[in-house]
Amino acid sequence: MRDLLYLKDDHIKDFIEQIFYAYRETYSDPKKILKKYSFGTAHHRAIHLIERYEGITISGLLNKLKITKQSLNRVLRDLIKNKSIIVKKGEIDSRQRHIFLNEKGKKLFNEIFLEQKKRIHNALKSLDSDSVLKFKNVLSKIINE
Amino acid sequence: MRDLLYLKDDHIKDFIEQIFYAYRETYSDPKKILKKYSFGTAHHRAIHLIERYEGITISGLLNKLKITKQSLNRVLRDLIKNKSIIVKKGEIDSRQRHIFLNEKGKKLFNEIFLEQKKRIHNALKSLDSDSVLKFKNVLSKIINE
DNA sequence: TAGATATGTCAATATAACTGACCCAAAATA
DNA sequence: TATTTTGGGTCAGTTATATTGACATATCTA
Repeated sequence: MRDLLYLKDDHIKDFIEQIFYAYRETYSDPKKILKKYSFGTAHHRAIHLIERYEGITISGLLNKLKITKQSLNRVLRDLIKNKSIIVKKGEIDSRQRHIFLNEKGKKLFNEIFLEQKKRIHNALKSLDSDSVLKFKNVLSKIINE
Repeated sequence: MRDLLYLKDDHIKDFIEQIFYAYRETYSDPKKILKKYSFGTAHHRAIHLIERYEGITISGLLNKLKITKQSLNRVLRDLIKNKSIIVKKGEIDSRQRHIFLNEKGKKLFNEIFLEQKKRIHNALKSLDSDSVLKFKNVLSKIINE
Protein backbone atom coordinates (compact mmCIF):
# COMPACT_ATOMS: atom_id res chain seq x y z
CA MET A 1 0.00 0.00 0.00
CA ARG A 2 3.01 2.24 0.30
CA ASP A 3 2.91 2.16 -3.46
CA LEU A 4 -0.40 3.90 -3.80
CA LEU A 5 1.56 6.92 -4.89
CA TYR A 6 2.08 5.26 -8.21
CA LEU A 7 -1.60 4.95 -8.83
CA LYS A 8 -2.52 8.59 -8.46
CA ASP A 9 -4.68 9.94 -11.23
CA ASP A 10 -2.09 12.31 -12.59
CA HIS A 11 0.31 9.45 -12.84
CA ILE A 12 -2.17 7.39 -14.77
CA LYS A 13 -2.93 10.32 -17.05
CA ASP A 14 0.76 10.58 -17.80
CA PHE A 15 0.85 6.92 -18.70
CA ILE A 16 -2.02 7.27 -21.10
CA GLU A 17 -0.34 10.18 -22.78
CA GLN A 18 3.02 8.46 -22.99
CA ILE A 19 1.54 5.31 -24.44
CA PHE A 20 0.10 7.40 -27.24
CA TYR A 21 3.44 9.05 -27.96
CA ALA A 22 5.30 5.74 -27.82
CA TYR A 23 2.94 4.16 -30.31
CA ARG A 24 2.93 7.12 -32.65
CA GLU A 25 6.68 7.54 -32.70
CA THR A 26 7.42 3.85 -33.03
CA TYR A 27 5.08 3.49 -35.97
CA SER A 28 5.95 6.71 -37.76
CA ASP A 29 9.65 5.99 -38.14
CA PRO A 30 9.23 3.63 -41.13
CA LYS A 31 6.66 5.71 -43.00
CA LYS A 32 9.07 6.95 -45.65
CA ILE A 33 10.02 3.39 -46.49
CA LEU A 34 6.39 2.33 -46.69
CA LYS A 35 5.63 5.23 -48.99
CA LYS A 36 8.17 3.95 -51.51
CA TYR A 37 5.91 0.93 -51.90
CA SER A 38 2.70 2.97 -51.68
CA PHE A 39 1.92 1.25 -48.40
CA GLY A 40 0.68 2.73 -45.14
CA THR A 41 0.64 1.78 -41.50
CA ALA A 42 -2.20 -0.68 -42.10
CA HIS A 43 0.07 -2.65 -44.43
CA HIS A 44 2.87 -2.34 -41.94
CA ARG A 45 0.85 -3.90 -39.15
CA ALA A 46 -0.22 -6.78 -41.35
CA ILE A 47 3.33 -7.44 -42.55
CA HIS A 48 4.57 -7.32 -38.99
CA LEU A 49 2.11 -9.98 -37.84
CA ILE A 50 2.68 -12.17 -40.88
CA GLU A 51 6.38 -12.14 -40.12
CA ARG A 52 5.86 -12.86 -36.46
CA TYR A 53 3.26 -15.57 -36.97
CA GLU A 54 4.30 -17.37 -40.13
CA GLY A 55 1.36 -19.06 -41.80
CA ILE A 56 -1.21 -17.13 -39.78
CA THR A 57 -4.76 -17.45 -41.05
CA ILE A 58 -7.18 -14.70 -42.00
CA SER A 59 -9.12 -15.09 -38.80
CA GLY A 60 -5.85 -15.12 -36.87
CA LEU A 61 -5.00 -11.76 -38.35
CA LEU A 62 -8.49 -10.45 -37.72
CA ASN A 63 -8.25 -11.41 -34.06
CA LYS A 64 -4.95 -9.63 -33.62
CA LEU A 65 -5.72 -6.55 -35.67
CA LYS A 66 -9.32 -6.22 -34.53
CA ILE A 67 -10.51 -4.75 -37.78
CA THR A 68 -13.21 -6.00 -40.14
CA LYS A 69 -12.37 -8.52 -42.81
CA GLN A 70 -13.30 -5.96 -45.46
CA SER A 71 -10.56 -3.69 -44.14
CA LEU A 72 -8.07 -6.51 -43.89
CA ASN A 73 -8.90 -7.64 -47.39
CA ARG A 74 -7.99 -4.33 -48.94
CA VAL A 75 -4.60 -4.50 -47.26
CA LEU A 76 -3.95 -8.11 -48.22
CA ARG A 77 -5.00 -7.48 -51.82
CA ASP A 78 -2.36 -4.73 -52.03
CA LEU A 79 0.29 -6.99 -50.52
CA ILE A 80 -0.57 -9.85 -52.86
CA LYS A 81 -0.57 -7.55 -55.91
CA ASN A 82 2.82 -6.27 -54.83
CA LYS A 83 4.01 -9.87 -54.45
CA SER A 84 5.08 -9.37 -50.85
CA ILE A 85 2.97 -12.19 -49.47
CA ILE A 86 1.67 -15.52 -50.63
CA VAL A 87 -1.44 -17.31 -49.52
CA LYS A 88 -1.75 -21.07 -49.21
CA LYS A 89 -4.83 -23.16 -48.70
CA GLY A 90 -4.91 -25.06 -45.44
CA GLU A 91 -4.05 -28.73 -45.74
CA ILE A 92 -6.16 -29.81 -42.80
CA ASP A 93 -8.97 -27.32 -43.30
CA SER A 94 -8.98 -26.15 -46.87
CA ARG A 95 -11.29 -23.25 -46.08
CA GLN A 96 -8.47 -21.61 -44.24
CA ARG A 97 -5.80 -19.47 -45.84
CA HIS A 98 -2.30 -19.44 -44.44
CA ILE A 99 -0.30 -16.32 -45.16
CA PHE A 100 3.46 -16.07 -45.62
CA LEU A 101 5.95 -13.41 -46.53
CA ASN A 102 7.89 -14.28 -49.66
CA GLU A 103 11.35 -12.95 -50.46
CA LYS A 104 10.14 -9.51 -51.44
CA GLY A 105 8.02 -9.28 -48.33
CA LYS A 106 10.86 -10.34 -46.10
CA LYS A 107 13.10 -7.68 -47.57
CA LEU A 108 10.42 -5.07 -47.02
CA PHE A 109 9.85 -6.22 -43.48
CA ASN A 110 13.55 -5.99 -42.72
CA GLU A 111 13.76 -2.49 -44.13
CA ILE A 112 10.85 -1.42 -41.98
CA PHE A 113 12.10 -3.19 -38.91
CA LEU A 114 15.55 -1.64 -39.17
CA GLU A 115 13.98 1.79 -38.84
CA GLN A 116 11.91 0.84 -35.84
CA LYS A 117 14.74 -1.05 -34.25
CA LYS A 118 16.84 2.09 -34.04
CA ARG A 119 14.41 3.75 -31.68
CA ILE A 120 13.85 0.76 -29.44
CA HIS A 121 17.49 -0.23 -29.41
CA ASN A 122 18.45 3.28 -28.47
CA ALA A 123 15.95 3.33 -25.66
CA LEU A 124 17.00 -0.02 -24.27
CA LYS A 125 20.73 0.12 -24.66
CA SER A 126 21.31 2.31 -21.64
CA LEU A 127 19.01 0.23 -19.46
CA ASP A 128 19.55 -2.86 -17.38
CA SER A 129 17.76 -6.10 -18.06
CA ASP A 130 15.53 -5.60 -15.06
CA SER A 131 14.07 -2.43 -16.53
CA VAL A 132 13.41 -4.15 -19.80
CA LEU A 133 11.76 -7.13 -18.19
CA LYS A 134 9.61 -4.96 -15.99
CA PHE A 135 8.62 -2.77 -18.89
CA LYS A 136 7.48 -5.77 -20.82
CA ASN A 137 5.64 -7.11 -17.83
CA VAL A 138 3.71 -3.88 -17.35
CA LEU A 139 2.90 -3.71 -21.05
CA SER A 140 1.50 -7.21 -21.00
CA LYS A 141 -0.60 -6.45 -17.95
CA ILE A 142 -2.05 -3.44 -19.73
CA ILE A 143 -2.90 -5.56 -22.74
CA ASN A 144 -4.37 -8.54 -20.95
CA GLU A 145 -6.51 -6.31 -18.76
CA MET B 1 27.01 -6.52 -22.11
CA ARG B 2 25.52 -9.43 -20.24
CA ASP B 3 22.24 -7.77 -21.08
CA LEU B 4 22.58 -8.07 -24.81
CA LEU B 5 19.97 -10.78 -24.58
CA TYR B 6 17.38 -8.13 -24.09
CA LEU B 7 18.21 -6.43 -27.32
CA LYS B 8 17.75 -9.42 -29.61
CA ASP B 9 15.65 -8.72 -32.66
CA ASP B 10 12.79 -10.96 -31.67
CA HIS B 11 12.60 -9.17 -28.37
CA ILE B 12 12.42 -5.82 -30.09
CA LYS B 13 9.77 -7.11 -32.48
CA ASP B 14 7.72 -8.17 -29.48
CA PHE B 15 8.02 -4.69 -28.04
CA ILE B 16 6.82 -3.09 -31.23
CA GLU B 17 3.83 -5.37 -31.32
CA GLN B 18 2.99 -4.89 -27.66
CA ILE B 19 3.20 -1.13 -27.93
CA PHE B 20 0.60 -1.27 -30.66
CA TYR B 21 -1.74 -3.40 -28.57
CA ALA B 22 -1.25 -1.23 -25.50
CA TYR B 23 -2.11 1.91 -27.42
CA ARG B 24 -5.09 0.41 -29.16
CA GLU B 25 -6.60 -1.10 -26.05
CA THR B 26 -6.01 1.96 -23.91
CA TYR B 27 -7.67 4.24 -26.42
CA SER B 28 -10.54 2.00 -27.39
CA ASP B 29 -11.98 1.64 -23.90
CA PRO B 30 -13.73 5.04 -23.90
CA LYS B 31 -15.11 4.87 -27.43
CA LYS B 32 -18.68 4.19 -26.36
CA ILE B 33 -18.66 7.27 -24.19
CA LEU B 34 -17.23 9.40 -26.97
CA LYS B 35 -19.88 8.18 -29.35
CA LYS B 36 -22.61 9.54 -27.07
CA TYR B 37 -21.21 12.98 -27.85
CA SER B 38 -20.51 12.15 -31.51
CA PHE B 39 -16.81 12.45 -30.81
CA GLY B 40 -13.97 10.20 -31.87
CA THR B 41 -10.45 9.45 -30.75
CA ALA B 42 -9.18 12.67 -32.33
CA HIS B 43 -11.41 14.64 -29.96
CA HIS B 44 -10.31 12.44 -27.10
CA ARG B 45 -6.64 13.19 -27.65
CA ALA B 46 -7.30 16.91 -27.82
CA ILE B 47 -9.41 16.88 -24.67
CA HIS B 48 -6.75 14.89 -22.89
CA LEU B 49 -4.03 17.41 -23.68
CA ILE B 50 -6.22 20.39 -22.87
CA GLU B 51 -6.89 18.89 -19.46
CA ARG B 52 -3.24 18.11 -18.85
CA TYR B 53 -1.92 21.43 -20.10
CA GLU B 54 -4.50 23.98 -19.07
CA GLY B 55 -4.37 27.04 -21.28
CA ILE B 56 -2.30 25.33 -23.94
CA THR B 57 -2.05 27.26 -27.21
CA ILE B 58 -2.89 26.08 -30.69
CA SER B 59 0.76 25.64 -31.59
CA GLY B 60 1.29 23.82 -28.31
CA LEU B 61 -1.38 21.33 -29.28
CA LEU B 62 0.01 21.03 -32.79
CA ASN B 63 3.44 20.19 -31.42
CA LYS B 64 2.09 17.49 -29.18
CA LEU B 65 -0.41 16.00 -31.59
CA LYS B 66 1.78 16.34 -34.67
CA ILE B 67 -1.13 16.84 -37.01
CA THR B 68 -1.86 19.75 -39.35
CA LYS B 69 -3.70 22.80 -38.11
CA GLN B 70 -6.51 22.02 -40.54
CA SER B 71 -7.03 18.69 -38.83
CA LEU B 72 -6.82 20.21 -35.39
CA ASN B 73 -9.25 22.93 -36.34
CA ARG B 74 -11.96 20.49 -37.26
CA VAL B 75 -11.65 18.87 -33.85
CA LEU B 76 -11.59 22.14 -31.94
CA ARG B 77 -14.59 23.48 -33.87
CA ASP B 78 -16.58 20.44 -32.76
CA LEU B 79 -15.49 20.88 -29.14
CA ILE B 80 -16.35 24.58 -29.17
CA LYS B 81 -19.74 23.95 -30.76
CA ASN B 82 -20.39 21.32 -28.10
CA LYS B 83 -19.35 23.86 -25.43
CA SER B 84 -16.72 21.55 -23.98
CA ILE B 85 -13.86 24.02 -24.35
CA ILE B 86 -13.38 27.75 -24.32
CA VAL B 87 -10.73 29.75 -26.08
CA LYS B 88 -9.16 32.90 -24.68
CA LYS B 89 -6.95 35.43 -26.40
CA GLY B 90 -3.46 35.66 -24.99
CA GLU B 91 -2.87 38.64 -22.73
CA ILE B 92 0.82 38.95 -23.52
CA ASP B 93 0.61 37.90 -27.15
CA SER B 94 -2.88 38.46 -28.40
CA ARG B 95 -2.28 36.38 -31.50
CA GLN B 96 -2.21 33.32 -29.33
CA ARG B 97 -5.25 31.37 -28.22
CA HIS B 98 -5.29 29.64 -24.87
CA ILE B 99 -7.60 26.69 -24.59
CA PHE B 100 -9.42 25.49 -21.48
CA LEU B 101 -11.96 22.85 -20.60
CA ASN B 102 -15.14 24.32 -19.15
CA GLU B 103 -17.48 22.47 -16.84
CA LYS B 104 -19.00 20.35 -19.57
CA GLY B 105 -15.57 19.47 -20.93
CA LYS B 106 -14.29 18.53 -17.50
CA LYS B 107 -17.23 16.21 -16.98
CA LEU B 108 -16.60 14.59 -20.34
CA PHE B 109 -12.92 14.22 -19.62
CA ASN B 110 -13.65 12.56 -16.32
CA GLU B 111 -16.06 10.14 -17.89
CA ILE B 112 -13.47 9.20 -20.48
CA PHE B 113 -10.66 9.00 -17.99
CA LEU B 114 -12.59 6.74 -15.67
CA GLU B 115 -12.83 4.17 -18.45
CA GLN B 116 -9.15 4.33 -19.25
CA LYS B 117 -8.17 4.38 -15.63
CA LYS B 118 -9.72 0.97 -15.05
CA ARG B 119 -7.30 -0.70 -17.43
CA ILE B 120 -4.17 1.07 -16.20
CA HIS B 121 -5.12 0.78 -12.58
CA ASN B 122 -5.74 -2.91 -13.00
CA ALA B 123 -2.39 -3.38 -14.66
CA LEU B 124 -0.47 -1.46 -12.03
CA LYS B 125 -2.19 -2.53 -8.86
CA SER B 126 -0.47 -5.89 -8.65
CA LEU B 127 2.93 -4.38 -9.35
CA ASP B 128 5.54 -2.81 -7.13
CA SER B 129 6.58 0.78 -7.46
CA ASP B 130 9.87 -0.21 -9.02
CA SER B 131 8.11 -1.82 -11.97
CA VAL B 132 6.00 1.24 -12.48
CA LEU B 133 8.96 3.60 -12.32
CA LYS B 134 10.95 1.48 -14.71
CA PHE B 135 8.06 1.17 -17.10
CA LYS B 136 7.72 4.90 -17.21
CA ASN B 137 11.44 5.31 -17.65
CA VAL B 138 11.55 2.98 -20.62
CA LEU B 139 8.53 4.67 -22.17
CA SER B 140 10.15 8.06 -21.90
CA LYS B 141 13.35 6.75 -23.46
CA ILE B 142 11.37 5.42 -26.37
CA ILE B 143 9.67 8.75 -26.85
CA ASN B 144 12.71 10.95 -26.51
CA GLU B 145 14.67 8.73 -28.86
C1' DT C 1 -28.31 -33.35 -45.25
C1' DA C 2 -28.65 -29.07 -42.43
C1' DG C 3 -26.23 -25.78 -40.29
C1' DA C 4 -22.01 -23.54 -38.95
C1' DT C 5 -17.54 -21.74 -40.23
C1' DA C 6 -13.79 -19.43 -43.08
C1' DT C 7 -13.26 -16.56 -46.49
C1' DG C 8 -14.29 -13.16 -50.32
C1' DT C 9 -16.58 -9.23 -52.22
C1' DC C 10 -19.84 -5.23 -53.51
C1' DA C 11 -21.41 -0.77 -52.17
C1' DA C 12 -21.90 3.08 -49.36
C1' DT C 13 -20.31 5.78 -45.53
C1' DA C 14 -17.44 7.71 -41.56
C1' DT C 15 -13.30 9.36 -39.49
C1' DA C 16 -9.17 11.41 -39.44
C1' DA C 17 -5.70 12.67 -41.67
C1' DC C 18 -3.33 15.09 -45.75
C1' DT C 19 -1.68 19.00 -49.44
C1' DG C 20 -1.94 23.50 -51.11
C1' DA C 21 -3.52 28.01 -51.31
C1' DC C 22 -4.90 31.85 -49.21
C1' DC C 23 -6.30 35.38 -45.39
C1' DC C 24 -5.81 38.56 -41.28
C1' DA C 25 -3.90 40.57 -37.22
C1' DA C 26 -0.28 41.23 -34.21
C1' DA C 27 4.45 40.90 -32.92
C1' DA C 28 9.26 41.27 -33.93
C1' DT C 29 12.83 43.32 -36.31
C1' DA C 30 15.55 46.00 -39.65
C1' DT D 1 8.23 53.36 -39.47
C1' DA D 2 8.25 49.83 -42.94
C1' DT D 3 8.89 45.07 -43.58
C1' DT D 4 8.96 40.47 -42.26
C1' DT D 5 7.66 36.82 -39.33
C1' DT D 6 4.55 34.47 -36.44
C1' DG D 7 0.07 32.60 -34.71
C1' DG D 8 -3.98 31.43 -36.08
C1' DG D 9 -8.17 30.56 -39.36
C1' DT D 10 -10.28 28.72 -43.47
C1' DC D 11 -11.59 26.88 -48.26
C1' DA D 12 -11.26 23.06 -51.30
C1' DG D 13 -9.94 18.69 -52.69
C1' DT D 14 -7.84 14.23 -51.68
C1' DT D 15 -6.09 10.05 -49.29
C1' DA D 16 -5.89 6.27 -45.87
C1' DT D 17 -8.22 3.46 -43.01
C1' DA D 18 -11.91 2.04 -41.03
C1' DT D 19 -17.02 1.08 -40.71
C1' DT D 20 -21.99 -1.26 -41.68
C1' DG D 21 -24.72 -4.26 -44.20
C1' DA D 22 -25.71 -7.54 -47.58
C1' DC D 23 -24.52 -11.57 -50.08
C1' DA D 24 -21.85 -15.51 -52.17
C1' DT D 25 -19.10 -19.78 -52.02
C1' DA D 26 -16.76 -23.60 -50.44
C1' DT D 27 -15.88 -26.68 -46.76
C1' DC D 28 -16.38 -28.69 -42.36
C1' DT D 29 -19.24 -30.73 -38.61
C1' DA D 30 -23.14 -32.68 -36.21
